This record gives sequence, C-alpha cells and structure tokens, in this order.
Amino acid sequence: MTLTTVEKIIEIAELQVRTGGYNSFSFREISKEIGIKSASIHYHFPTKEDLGVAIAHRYTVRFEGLLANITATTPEPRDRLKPYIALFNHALKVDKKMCLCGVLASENDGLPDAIRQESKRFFEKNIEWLKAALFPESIKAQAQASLILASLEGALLMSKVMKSDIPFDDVTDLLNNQHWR
Amino acid sequence: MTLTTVEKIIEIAELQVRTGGYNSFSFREISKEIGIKSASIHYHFPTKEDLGVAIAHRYTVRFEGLLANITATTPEPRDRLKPYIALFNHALKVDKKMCLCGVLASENDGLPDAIRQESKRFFEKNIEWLKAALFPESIKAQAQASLILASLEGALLMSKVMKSDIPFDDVTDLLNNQHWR
DNA sequence: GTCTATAATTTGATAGAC
DNA sequence: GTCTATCAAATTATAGAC
Repeated sequence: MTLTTVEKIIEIAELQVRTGGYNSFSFREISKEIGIKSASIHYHFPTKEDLGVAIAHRYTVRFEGLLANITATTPEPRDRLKPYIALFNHALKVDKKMCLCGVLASENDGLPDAIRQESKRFFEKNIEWLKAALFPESIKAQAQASLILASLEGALLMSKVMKSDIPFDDVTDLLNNQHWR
Repeated sequence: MTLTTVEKIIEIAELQVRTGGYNSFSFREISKEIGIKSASIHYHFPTKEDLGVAIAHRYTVRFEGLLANITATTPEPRDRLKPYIALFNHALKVDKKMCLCGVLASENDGLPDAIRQESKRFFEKNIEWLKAALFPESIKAQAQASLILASLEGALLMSKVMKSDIPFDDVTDLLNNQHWR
C-alpha cells in the first residue's frame, strides 16, 4: 500500500491530533516525519485550518464506511451493538489513541468554525446510524443512541487518563448487558 | 469577593483551558485579561506546567468539596445521582464550558506527566465517591460508577459540539430512570 | 511538487530595576 | 510583586527558484 503525499500528511496529522489535540500538531512536525519540508505541505493544504478540516472529514467518511459495513453484514439490530463498540475498542487498544472527533469536540469552542462543523457531522452521523441500525422501532431511539455514543467517548477518555482498559471494558460490558427497548 | 492575583490567574487559565484545551492558553493572554504583564505570572508560576498543575489541582479539590456536600446533605444513596448530575449540568448550562479534566483527559498523551497525574486524580476521586455514595452495597458499583462518569463526560462533549442541550438532557434522563442495582 | 529562504507573529522564559 | 526589556525557539505562512 503506497500512500500519496497527501494521504501521508493527513494520516500523520490525524495521529498527532488524536495524541495531543488540535493545537499540538504542526506542519514542521509532520514534514519531519514524512521527510519533506513544511512549505511542501502548504502546497497541498494552504492553511492549518484546511488540513484540520481534511483530517476530520476523512475520519468521518471512513467511519461511515465502517458503519455501513456493520449494517450490511449484521442483519439483526440487536447484534449490531457489539461490532459498533468494537470500533471504539480498536481506537483504544490497537491505535492506542482517542477518537479524533472526541478530541476535537472537547476543544470545540477554541477551534475554527469549519472544523467544528466537521466534528459535528461525525456525531450526527453516528446518532443517525445508531437510531436506525440499533433501535428502528423504539421511541427511545434518540436518547439511547446518545447514551451509547456519549458512554463510549467518555469511556475512551477515562481509560486513557487512568492508563487502564478496565473503565472502558466495564462500560462496554454494561452497555452489552443493558436491556435496550 | 476580592481575588488575589494568584486566584485570578488560575481562574482565567482554567476558563481558557476549558474553552480550547491546554495548548490554547498562554501567559500573554492571561496577563492581558488581568491587566498585568506576563513576566508577573512567571513570578507566581515559574513554568506553564506549574500553572497547569495548579489549575487541575484546584479544580479537583473544589469538586471534592461539592461531592462531600452532596454526601452530607443527601442521606439516601438513591437520591444522590441527581445532585451529582447537576454538577455537570452546571458546567454545560451556566459555565457553558467543558469539564476541565475532560478536556485534559482527551489531550492526555500530549501533556506533561504532572498534569496527567492531576487529571487522573479527578477521575479516581469521582469513581471512588460514586461507588461509596451511590452504590455502597452493589457488586456492580465499580462498573456503574464508570458508566455514569463516562456518560456525563461524553454527554458534555456531544452537547458542546452539537450546540444543543438535548443530547446532555437525553443522557441524564436515561441515567435518572435507569434501574441501578 | 518540492525546495530554499525568509517574513511575521506568538510563545515560554529570564535578568534586573523599582 | 510587578515592571521593562529581551531572548530563543517555534509557528503559520509566502515568494520564487528548480
């Protein structure tokens, strides 16, 4: 798998934001890791905000693809929570990073508006999918979807800060054993 | 209520971190708001890390006081969830800011170690209190405490990014109506 | 598309006068 | 305890050669 320069830039930038937040990533750092000069990054992304938007957009599009894959391969709504949780489990235990849009959400009020809109879209798409894919018949779909997404984002936070998978695993066990209706 | 310079510095710094994250606050910005020079802040807090630790420490100590107050004024464990939720509700609707330690947790891996330890302590103290104050008899106390704290931190994130109180209110309604055991 | 060179700004931090 | 003055480093960004 050979990545283009643009793909490399976005990939490295995403990991940096997921590590320390939007204000902790810099063109210099990214350029050093790729082995080009920071001026070259400006050729692809004129401003930092442009790159920030691209990161968040790619992240959400990729996530939407994973959601569509769950819908397609798991016909029963009640079986879909586990593979959904697995997406966040992957962030914590494989990437060992926060959810990108969780980080951006926590810095929300200090970010450029275009980036806020992108991370908002991530949450909207997740809620939309959770409602339709998990609770197609429930009048409590909206609230239950919010609880699941909020719990998972919060559980990532907690496990990162506690340096332990236990809080995340505890939360997901409760979600899995919950009687949703 | 007259604040000392040290108190003013911490107060303003806290609000800035809760708005845009640790890397978005600066000595210059704080000094401008107080009406002193940034060099004067270095007299009270030699490094940015020192100030960061002070912010997180004060935040947690204050929060512990609020928790102790709930314990003291609300004898029934089952009645204590509502005032606990009210603390996060206050952050969202009065302060209109994130939880400080939620923000710091999301940037965890990019922060100095001393600050990580302080925000870790916030989560530990909350879990500890939730277990003892809400579920003193339950074998599921630990997991339920994690779910409540994770949900509330995540719900704050969501409502900030969605620019709507609805996600937060939906989550807290479900928590309040949950049959804890 | 990448480079060199550089501008303009911001930042954390220090020295020393008052 | 606050000030002036200053530094060194980092940051976003641009101009122009190759």
